[in-house]
Amino acid sequence: MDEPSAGGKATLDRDSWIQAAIGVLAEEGIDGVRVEVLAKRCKVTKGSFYWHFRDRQDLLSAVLADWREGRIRDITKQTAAMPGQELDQIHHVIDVYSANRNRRGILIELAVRDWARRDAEAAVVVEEVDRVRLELGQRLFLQRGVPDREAAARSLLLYAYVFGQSLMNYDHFATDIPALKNWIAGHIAGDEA
Amino acid sequence: MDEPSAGGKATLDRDSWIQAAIGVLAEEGIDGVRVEVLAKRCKVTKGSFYWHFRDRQDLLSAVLADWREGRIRDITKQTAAMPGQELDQIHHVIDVYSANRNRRGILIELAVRDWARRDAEAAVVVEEVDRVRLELGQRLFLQRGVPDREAAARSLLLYAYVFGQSLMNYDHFATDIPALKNWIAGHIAGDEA
DNA sequence: GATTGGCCATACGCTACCGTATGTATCGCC
DNA sequence: GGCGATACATACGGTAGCGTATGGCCAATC
Repeated sequence: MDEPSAGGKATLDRDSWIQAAIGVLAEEGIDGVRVEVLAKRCKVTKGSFYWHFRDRQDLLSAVLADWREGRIRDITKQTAAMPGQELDQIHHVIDVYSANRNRRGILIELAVRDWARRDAEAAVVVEEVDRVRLELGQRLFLQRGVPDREAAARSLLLYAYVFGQSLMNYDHFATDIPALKNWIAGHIAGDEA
Repeated sequence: MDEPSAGGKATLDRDSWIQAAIGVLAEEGIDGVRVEVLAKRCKVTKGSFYWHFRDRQDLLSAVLADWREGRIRDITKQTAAMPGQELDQIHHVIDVYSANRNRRGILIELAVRDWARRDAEAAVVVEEVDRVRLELGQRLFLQRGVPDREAAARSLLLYAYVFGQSLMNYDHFATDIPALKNWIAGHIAGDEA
């Protein structure tokens, strides 16, 4: 077994480096993910890093793979609705992906998308995650009896809204922001229908 | 006069550097804006740069000021509607800020917002631009007779949607994307009302 | 036609990285 | 109790970038 053997300082494994990298990614963006910075953060030297990874790109690819799996698993879980509960589930998705809660997840999301604008490998991953999310979102609307095209449009609107919201700074715009968000969520979900 | 004296190779001025910086900002993000890179792009050495700017931060502040002015001037123009034409103007705003047209503007927008996530000075500028946009957008809805709170909500939804859309990769999601966007634009603008 | 100021080139020291080469401590194992 | 493998540490060369110091060119001015 290669367990930490309970009590001793566990030796770092690949995943420890990946998690550290994701932490820095959230705080500083992909350009901040430097191996010597990570080493300092992990309190080891980069000798350890180059034992676990071929080079920096090897780590970055692992980060991408980790992110993709997590995102797909998450959205699959968040969109699994009991029959008849689709509307609640839609509101739940909007809430979960909204900016205030899950600040860290949003920062990672934005950092990965920024990364994808200049890196083909990251772009592929983002594209796949987006596709899965949009399709699962659409399915929720379809299950409510919304026509196909409208369901697709509402799903696209939903994700564009939640991600766009996390880009903005609307604190000084209105007094009762939660009320605005409520109205918007209802408008996207189609409460009236 | 300090004009280029027509025909001779004009000497670089501050604004030339700022424009070059914005170009690199769009392509590579704020971390790509390095003075030696800009110098190479302008075909001079950094000796010139440090003549016009105190240091790198001096340039970055100038870039921010330039961006703020341009954005505020632009949104002021885009939201100036003839009485009775507010609905058309809203659709126009959605169209103008949409991802496909004005690719460069969108890339700059995203790069600045990414920058603002780690830089207080940039954050202030983004906040101000967002506030002006949201208020002018809200005004368009108000002029249509939409209630105050709903107007605010629709304005927030509008901008969150257009910026969020530019973050995503929905090419492989549906076949008739323009139709989806049309439905969404109508849903945000409130065509039915 | 010598001087001055605007504009840029060159050369330098410094730091933060990357990747590699190699040394070393600890452990399981027979 | 020596041996190999694991998981690091140390030391090195190389590049890219920042900021500074200083020198040179050219136009306008007196």
